[in-house]
Order: sequence, then structure tokens, then C-alpha cells
Amino acid sequence: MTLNFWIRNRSVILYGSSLAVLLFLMKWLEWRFIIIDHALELYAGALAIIFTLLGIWLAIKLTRPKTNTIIVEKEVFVKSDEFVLDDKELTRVGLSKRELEVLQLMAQGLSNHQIAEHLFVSLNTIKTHSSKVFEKLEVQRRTQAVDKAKKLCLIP
Amino acid sequence: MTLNFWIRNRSVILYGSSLAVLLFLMKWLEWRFIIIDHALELYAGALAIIFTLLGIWLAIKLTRPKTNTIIVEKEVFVKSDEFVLDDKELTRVGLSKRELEVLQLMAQGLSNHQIAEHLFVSLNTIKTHSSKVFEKLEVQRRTQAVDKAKKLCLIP
DNA sequence: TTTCCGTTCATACTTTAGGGTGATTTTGAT
DNA sequence: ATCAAAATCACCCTAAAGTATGAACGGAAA
Repeated sequence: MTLNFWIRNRSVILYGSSLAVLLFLMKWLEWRFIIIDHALELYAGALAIIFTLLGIWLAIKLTRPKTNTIIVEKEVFVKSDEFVLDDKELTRVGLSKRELEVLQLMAQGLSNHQIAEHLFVSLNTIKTHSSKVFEKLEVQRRTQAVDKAKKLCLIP
Repeated sequence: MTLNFWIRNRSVILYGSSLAVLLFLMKWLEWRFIIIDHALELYAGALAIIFTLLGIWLAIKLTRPKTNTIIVEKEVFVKSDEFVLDDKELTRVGLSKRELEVLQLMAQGLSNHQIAEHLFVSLNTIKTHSSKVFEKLEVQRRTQAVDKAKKLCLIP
């Protein structure tokens, strides 16, 4: 409460304090140098400068910057290539690491022979893998497998 | 030129003029009421108030373009999953209506036999169509055809 | 240790896909 | 009406894909 009041009116309180201090200073200066010739002009000039600066400072402190909130609608095209593998589906269908690998290459249009070469294994191995993939995905053809795998987010 | 200078430094010039006027006013006031007891304090107080206000006005005028423009980028997500057929690509590769139809069914994992049944034509017809599709898409296998067609936005 | 699973490979066989050629009919545009 | 392209179908052949079965090996879990 008190703290909050301090924070909110800090500038005003500071200004008041400064004013008080300056007035005391003025009084002192008055006693000291008021006798000097043309001291009043100097005194007034100093006063003017000081309080102008004070006013400027106060204004800067008090005038909270107007925040013009401009909402710019930025079109963000959702990239469909931001692929995230569906781990749940993957574990559900029970595809092994190698089988998924074969499936990915399959989706890229590679033949069994090409996949075999790519993975440095024999054609028969790929046939075994692909057969297992078809079993687990419950399909008969590689095109079906690719289609289903894409729908299940197993491949991009 | 001169007008521009006036516009640019209007605030400063106005401040200077006001200061001059006030100093003359002060001088006049000095002659008039300085004799009054405790007039100095009142004079100083008035000065303080006036110049504080002047400072505030000056600050406000000078720091006018202090509007913090907060640009909030509102992201508008554009659906990219709604398929739009790329007509340009379609005409470029020169796929006929029937060929595209076959390609679509191909992408769904149907065998040539199934496609034939689906379109009420013979298996050989589908073979001819698919061969033409492969030719036009410059691929060898149906999986490649599907992959390429998807990349060319010919099928969803 | 045993058992299970993944990975590897092989053989044999069937099915499907794909290439090539040729032909007929339909359709759309000039 | 005519011509080109599209659509239809057939036959033959090869390549690729897919099925079935069996087996060896290694790692991880029971």
C-alpha cells in the first residue's frame, strides 16, 4: 500500500522534495548574495533555468509514452513439411527401425533393388522387410503402405 | 527554407520569446513590488511555477514523437492442407483426364486390376494409361509417379 | 541361460507391374 | 467433315513385387 503509493507518485514526491530543497537554497542564497548588484537578474535566470529543466524532467517522467499498438496481420504459411513422426502410432503398429527405413525409401519411389543397394543388404532382405511392413500396416501393396503410413504420420 | 526553419524550431523560438517576455515582466515587477515585504519569496515561487510549466510544455512539445509504436504481428495461419491442383503443372506434363484419374487411384494404393474394376474398363487399358502416366511424369514405377505427382501438386 | 525379436539371407513360387506394339473407337476442335 | 488426341482393348514378354517357408546370427530381456 505505502510502497505502492511511493512507486506511483515517486516523480511527484521527488519533484516536491527538490522544490523544497531549492527554496531553502534560494533563501540561503538570498541571505548571502542578494546584496550584490544586479544579483536579482542572475538569481531569476538561474531559477528559470533550473525550474525549466525540472519541468522538462518532470514532463518526461510523467508523460508515459503513448503506445500506439499497431496490429499487423502477418500471414504465416504453415509448412506441411514440418513433419513430426507419430511415435504412438509407430509403437502401435510395431514397426522396427529397419522396417521404417525401408518404408521411407519405398515412399520415395525406390524399387526393392534400389533400397537393397541403398542399405547395403540383399534384395531378399528387403523383400522380407517389406512383407513385414505390409503385414504390420495391414496392406497388400507398397503403394497402399505408403498411403497408409502417410496418413498415420509415420513418414512425411 | 525560412518557413521550414520556423516549423522545425517553432518550439524553441517560442520558448525563447516567452523567456524574454517574462524577463521583461520580471523587471517591471521588480520595479513595482520588490519593496513589498517577503515579495522575493512570492516572486521566486511564481517564477518556479511558471518555468516549471514552461519546461513541461517544452518537454511535451519537443518529445512529441515519443509514441512507442508497438507492432504486434498477429499470425494468420493459412491452411495449406487444402489441396489445390496445379493446373499449370498439369498442362505442362500433359496428363489427360483419364490418366489423372488413374494416377489418383494409384496414389490410393489400388492395383491396376482394382483401378480397372473401379473405372469399368479392362486391365490392359489401365496398363496403357499407367504407362502413359509414367512416360509423361518421366518415372518408371507407380510409387515414383505418386511421389512426383504429389510434389507437383497434381494429386493431394 | 534361455527365449524372443530383429536382421539378415536364401529358395521357390505366384502375382502384379511395366514395356512394346498394334489396333479400334470415341471425342473435341478446326 | 476431318484430323488429332484421347480412350479403349489385346497380346506378348520381362521385370519387379509379393508370398511362403526356412534358417542363421546377435542382442536384449526374462
